[in-house]
Amino acid sequence: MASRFNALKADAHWQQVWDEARTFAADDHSARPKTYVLEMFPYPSGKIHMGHVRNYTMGDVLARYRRMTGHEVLHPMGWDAFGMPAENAAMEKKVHPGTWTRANIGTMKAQLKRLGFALDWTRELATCEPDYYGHEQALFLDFYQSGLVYRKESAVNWDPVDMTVLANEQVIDGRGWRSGALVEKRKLSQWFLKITQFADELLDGLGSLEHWPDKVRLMQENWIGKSQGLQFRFALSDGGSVEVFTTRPDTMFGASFVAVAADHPIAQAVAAGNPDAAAFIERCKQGGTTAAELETQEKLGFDTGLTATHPLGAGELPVYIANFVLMEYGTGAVFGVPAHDQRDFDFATKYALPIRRVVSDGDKPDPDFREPEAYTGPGTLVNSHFLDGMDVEDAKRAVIARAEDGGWGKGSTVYRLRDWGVSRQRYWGTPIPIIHCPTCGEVAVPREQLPVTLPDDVTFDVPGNPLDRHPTWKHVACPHCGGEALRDTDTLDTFADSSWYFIRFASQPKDRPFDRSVAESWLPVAQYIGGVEHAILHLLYARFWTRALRHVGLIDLAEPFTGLFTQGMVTHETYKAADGRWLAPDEVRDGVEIAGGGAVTVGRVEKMSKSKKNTVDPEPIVDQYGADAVRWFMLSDSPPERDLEWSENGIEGAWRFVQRLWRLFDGEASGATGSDAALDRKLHQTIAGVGADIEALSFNKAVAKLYELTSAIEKAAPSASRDTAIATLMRLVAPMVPHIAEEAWAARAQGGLIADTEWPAVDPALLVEDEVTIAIQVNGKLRETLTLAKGLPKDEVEAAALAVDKIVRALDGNAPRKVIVVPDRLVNVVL
RNA sequence: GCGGACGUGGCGGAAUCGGUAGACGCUGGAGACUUAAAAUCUUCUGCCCAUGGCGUGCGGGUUCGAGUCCCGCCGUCCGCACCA
Repeated sequence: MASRFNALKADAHWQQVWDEARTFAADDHSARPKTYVLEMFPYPSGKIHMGHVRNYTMGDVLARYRRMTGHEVLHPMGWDAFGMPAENAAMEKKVHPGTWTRANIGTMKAQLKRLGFALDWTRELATCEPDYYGHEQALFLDFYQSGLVYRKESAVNWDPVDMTVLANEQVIDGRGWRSGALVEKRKLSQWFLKITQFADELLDGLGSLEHWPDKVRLMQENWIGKSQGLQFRFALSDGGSVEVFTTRPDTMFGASFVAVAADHPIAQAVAAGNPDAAAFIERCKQGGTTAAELETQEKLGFDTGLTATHPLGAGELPVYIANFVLMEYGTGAVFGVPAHDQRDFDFATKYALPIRRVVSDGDKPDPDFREPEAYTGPGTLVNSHFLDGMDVEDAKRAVIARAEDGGWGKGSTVYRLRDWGVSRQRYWGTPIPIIHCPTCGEVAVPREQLPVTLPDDVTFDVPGNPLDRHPTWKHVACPHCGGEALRDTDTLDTFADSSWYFIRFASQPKDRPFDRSVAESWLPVAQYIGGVEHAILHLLYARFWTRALRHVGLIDLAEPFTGLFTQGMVTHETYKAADGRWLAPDEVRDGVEIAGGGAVTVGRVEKMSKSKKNTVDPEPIVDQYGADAVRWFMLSDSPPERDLEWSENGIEGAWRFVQRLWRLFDGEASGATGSDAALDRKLHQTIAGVGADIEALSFNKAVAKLYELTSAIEKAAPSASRDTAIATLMRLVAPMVPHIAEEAWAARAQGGLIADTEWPAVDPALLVEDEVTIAIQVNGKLRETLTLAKGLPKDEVEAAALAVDKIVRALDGNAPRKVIVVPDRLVNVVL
């Protein structure tokens, strides 16, 4: 008998067998029910990390399980291959972004293959290849031609050293994350996708996504940020007017000022004739936007000298330019009600403006406001003319009705969501297929000229956009007039690439982005698995893109992902030397630094990251323990939505279990006869339980049940039941540890691949126990347990309970006050 | 500040409907096998003043019975943030 499972040999063998048999290639024409399991595709940064391993293992277990339960499973893999790291590598290592990216893909693909994932590699795609991004350009033009794309001047974060636009996340304390240069606000002409056109749909659609985490739905809801209120006009003392938006029209009579944003046209107009105002506006722009700065920043205003006429005849209000009013939200102007808004309260306190209470919470009918802070709760209107006595909600409706009747305002809805700016002044992305002609204006690149490919001969030795400074690339003839014209030298935000890759996986014809009917046969994705860091942007953009495709008539699909699961991170202890250097796990042993023996401080358990050096590279681990042990560990212990702490003990334990399985699997079946009713029952309970747990993605629970079954089999005496249990266990563990399962299946000459077998059937008769353990309690406290036949009548159970020694003693000759009998569960004797 | 999640042994965690808290794994103890070690196997492992008592962050409540439901605190983590 071979004593050990040789993982290295078995892994390679079965991976090759699956590859050659195209076991996991999804068949578009299959008669089986189709299902689509997808993990978020990786960015090819260099090597795979433990987070990838955990993510893809979870998806793999589900995909393999669904195959075994009779589904035709689409489980593809590809590469989110455009993006900045490739350009940074180009600058630092003098290597072309494409060369760097494709090399990384090669490395990471080989690494993924070694983990034995049941992936359909025939559908592999990389977003940096023209046969992907060319179709994306076609979709962009479809959107453009149906009015979902527009061009607008917009303020961006401009890094003057790197000469590029930075995303908000790349601006740290007002400086560029790479260059450290002070970031400037610049106006640039940018392409926008009209995501706000779908704001309501995207919001309402969240309601249908029952298999998404509530947390993610809530985050998206807050991101979209729908607010309903009143938009109305104040007449100004200079003859103009100012439009404001409020969600609290009920507090109209509490208004004591009007404030506009620093970049509001009214503020600009005032500044033109008033240097003090201009200076104030300049000062507003300097303020930082980080949380801490906003927290401490004082509310500041500049009195324009203008006044606004209250539309309901409540006098004239001063008009300020204020630093806390945002141009980007609502109309860029507000009316201030200090008694019922904290910011307005702070502002009014500073500038000695009236604070008049118009909503009373009942306890304090006195309308003169003397609270130390604004009151924002519900209540009854006071000091408000025709609104007096109404509650807040009624008053809102009354004011909106009055405004609409009087023609000075209307009920209105405002969203926090902005249109999606997709222009990036970078090389390594999808070129925007538009040509700018001095005579014809913007012209779409004709379809037959797609793809617009990236030039290869680019340089990264100077900052700025290599496409823009390429000597010839941008110079083209205008498709309309044939005159000299220029290509748009911007590329699309890489979130565009990841907004439809799941459709291209389902169907990839050469001549168009996808075939509608094939795509619709696979989509929506039944289960999507990835990190919660994509809860908003990627998932919202993909939802939008899908709706936009439906809008232009390319697919009949509202939501791309029916089920979403956000898995936790892989974490590890951190270690620090006395001098503050971070140390890697393999530099530390027994609490001291191996090199030099210096003392080591064990820090918090944190997400694996290069900066804290607490990463564990999957590759040597797979070398040492084999793919199955790594997979098993990824599924064990921690619930999948929570963080998993990597530990040496954990992987060792997983490896021990794989070997334990092998001791059961290795060799011939015993050939013993006779049945073992208890083992049969345990087996069928495990089949049902593990199946349900996998469906629920509760892999840690499935693992626990498999441990229990394994122990039960080990302890059982030889019997036909035991032989059956062992053969069945092979199939039960197959989704999780597929290599040892194939090896064992082949050794027992079961025929075919275990990957192609069916999930074992459950015998429902064996799921019910014939005996139950009943808890005997006194006043709710456990005193004894009794094992009785299942389904025994109440009175018999009660009699048995009252005959128990401890109960007789507790009763001490008295009759119980009450006896509660829960059939097949417990008896509670109340004294 | 607003919104949300969570809090169970030495550790990760189970407990699906309000019904035996601590499944399963890790760590640790004892033992078997061995010249020895590794591996493996057996067994124990919430706490304490131990025929009993106490225990699911803290304080109350509902109930025959609460980790689970209700009220009030405390703590940790996450998201958003001058959003009118």
